[in-house]
Amino acid sequence: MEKEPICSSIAKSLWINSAVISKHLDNSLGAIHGIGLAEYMVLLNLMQAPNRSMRRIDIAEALGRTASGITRMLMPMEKIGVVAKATSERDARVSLVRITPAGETIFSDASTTFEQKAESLLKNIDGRKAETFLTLLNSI
Amino acid sequence: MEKEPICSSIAKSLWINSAVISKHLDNSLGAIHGIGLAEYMVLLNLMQAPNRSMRRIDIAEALGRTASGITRMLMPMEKIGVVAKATSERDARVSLVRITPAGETIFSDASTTFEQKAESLLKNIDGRKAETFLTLLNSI
DNA sequence: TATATATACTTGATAGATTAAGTATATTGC
DNA sequence: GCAATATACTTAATCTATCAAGTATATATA
Repeated sequence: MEKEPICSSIAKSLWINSAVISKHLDNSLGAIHGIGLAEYMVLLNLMQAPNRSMRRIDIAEALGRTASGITRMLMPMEKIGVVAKATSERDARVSLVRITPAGETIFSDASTTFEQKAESLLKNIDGRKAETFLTLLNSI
Repeated sequence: MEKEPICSSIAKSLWINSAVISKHLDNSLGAIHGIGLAEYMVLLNLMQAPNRSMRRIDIAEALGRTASGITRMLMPMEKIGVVAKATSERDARVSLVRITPAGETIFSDASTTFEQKAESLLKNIDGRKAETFLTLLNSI
């Protein structure tokens, strides 16, 4: 094995670290709050969106998924009442997704779990390094 | 939305960036070399292992997958001849996985694609930052 | 205005990964 | 040495995400 380019090393490390961390977060959120990591990310995006609602296609874009995947992911979320459908007045094609009050409660509780777990998983990164790390991540 | 803890921000950014980058790498490797990103990672681990062979359980550990997932992933890889089975002399339970000469060729070709694509995806991270970034990633 | 193209979403078929359960072999503790 | 437990792997059932194709609506072009 010759030494490899730094970008390759970064991509590989990013891949495995993200896989491990995501699995832990997904398991914790699932066990305690009954939603997966991807579902949590949907709620997070909705909470930050104007009117707490988004088009399905924009959720897909934000999560790096397909529109089809979002349709399927949202079905059970509607069923348990954390999100609800709404129509767009401007465009009859779009089916808006809105977070419900019940969804906001679950999101708030899940955020506590998420934060605790994230901190424990990233305990090797101290405060000063963390800032640098986040800046680098966001510059990708 | 109140401001959130830095570890949460890092976990989220890690999740979405890794998802997007992995999808690009997976698509490129698949289109050009007929193997996915996970398969490439298996070959990479085998290339770095003593005797270019590993136990299935150790591949699972290295990739953050289950033993079952590895069994299923390796089946088509054996079929196309990039890896082969071998037995352990010490432990009759284990089924060793060895990379074949054909697999080494594919790995070598795929590495070129991987490097080019990784560099293009991470072009916003310059050389100096890249070192810092990799160090931080590896310290997780 | 009519037609072609693009966009937003859904649905059926398919592939990949997991969990749970089962088999075979090793190791541990009386 | 033997029973109990642990480890390595496989297989069946299930779940989730994707692609491809289809529907409905909007926008662009001629």
